[in-house]
Amino acid sequence: MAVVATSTRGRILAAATELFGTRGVDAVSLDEIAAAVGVRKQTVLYWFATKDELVDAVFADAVAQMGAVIEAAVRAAPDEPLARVDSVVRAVFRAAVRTPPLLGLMRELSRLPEARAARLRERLVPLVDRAVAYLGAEMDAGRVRRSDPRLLASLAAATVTGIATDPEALRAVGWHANLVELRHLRTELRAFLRAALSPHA
Amino acid sequence: MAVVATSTRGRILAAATELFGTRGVDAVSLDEIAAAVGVRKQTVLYWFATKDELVDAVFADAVAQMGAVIEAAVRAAPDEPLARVDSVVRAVFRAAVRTPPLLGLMRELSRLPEARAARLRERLVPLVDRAVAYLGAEMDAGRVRRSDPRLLASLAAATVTGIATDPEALRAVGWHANLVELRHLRTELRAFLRAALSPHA
DNA sequence: ACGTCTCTCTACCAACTGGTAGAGAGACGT
DNA sequence: ACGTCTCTCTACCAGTTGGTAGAGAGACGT
Repeated sequence: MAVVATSTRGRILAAATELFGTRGVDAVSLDEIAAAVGVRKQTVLYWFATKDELVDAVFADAVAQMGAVIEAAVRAAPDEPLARVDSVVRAVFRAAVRTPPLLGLMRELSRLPEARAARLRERLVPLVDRAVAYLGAEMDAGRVRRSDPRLLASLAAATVTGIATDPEALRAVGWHANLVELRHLRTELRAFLRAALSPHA
Repeated sequence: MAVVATSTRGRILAAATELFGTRGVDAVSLDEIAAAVGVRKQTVLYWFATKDELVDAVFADAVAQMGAVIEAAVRAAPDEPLARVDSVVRAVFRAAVRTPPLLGLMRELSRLPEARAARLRERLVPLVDRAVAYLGAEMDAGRVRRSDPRLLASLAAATVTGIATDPEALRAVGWHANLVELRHLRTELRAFLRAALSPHA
């Protein structure tokens, strides 16, 4: 369900993803999206009857993308918790570099009316449940630091999305986005999560 | 410079803090803020000549509050890195419980026009610099896991603001806000950071 | 040559946005 | 009793918002 950027519909979705993710849903107008695509607002409304419909499509697409990325990363990694975390972090990073506003969008979820957010969240629930169950089992096996697996999963996720979506935190320490710094950040993030999850504390 | 919620001005600031923090600056209108306070929009504009002026005041207040909270927490803690982190986490938690949108506001910083964000950031720069220098020194002393102190500070901060401002991450694992769960979350967060910072990985 | 379908356009609209102008009500010192 | 200052109000404005109505241009099967 990835965005096909050649069709008008696909280009609208891509532009909306970008703008919603970086500036917030409410702050972006249909006119602005249309201008970014190079069409009139009414063309946007031809493809998506209302703004809400566009918002839903953008989020559904983003959630599906994130879900697929994480699922693939888990499947590709060996059955060892720290390696899996590494694999997921790599994959999420790759996705975030390819589509920078993706993680920002994930965060915008919390500003959506609860009913719609819940519907979108459903898509991710199985992933989360599996991650929590996996962490719990690995704790029993002594391969992950003993703690509440639900909250451990949330904390790890918050660290990843937090660092990826909050440029202020990085700018405040003189960090600037470029390939070398990005690789450095990824290395540090993996070490951080490894340390936070390791059983020997 | 804490908000005095009895004066009209103070009540406007408090309402704007709440709304800006939870829904974003652009998405909240002056009418809405006025309605929340129980006055007309023109009363808001009497106290703050423009919306920008109100936004600046809200952010300046929030940044000052956060700065004061963190500074006090650091001074109160013994000179031992994990204890200091504990102390800061406690203090930030307490502030976030008292004024829930505070951390959300911190995140909104990144959506402000760069010039204004930079001006507000200045207030926090000395705090950040000191934290980074401190972490670096403690790494040399072997009391903190060796890594890039700038990024370690950012990752720890991202974890705290991430978990505090992204209710989705917590709701997805069945977490609900109440005093017991909150205390549990704080405990887990402190253990998480302890593990991530500890030298023995 | 014709109708049909897909797509984008121009021209509007009511509601809401941030902001201006200025009146009026009360408290207070003289 | 008077003016002055502080504060909130009603009335209004131009620009922008999401959305409607409907025309027209091109591709395509017949």
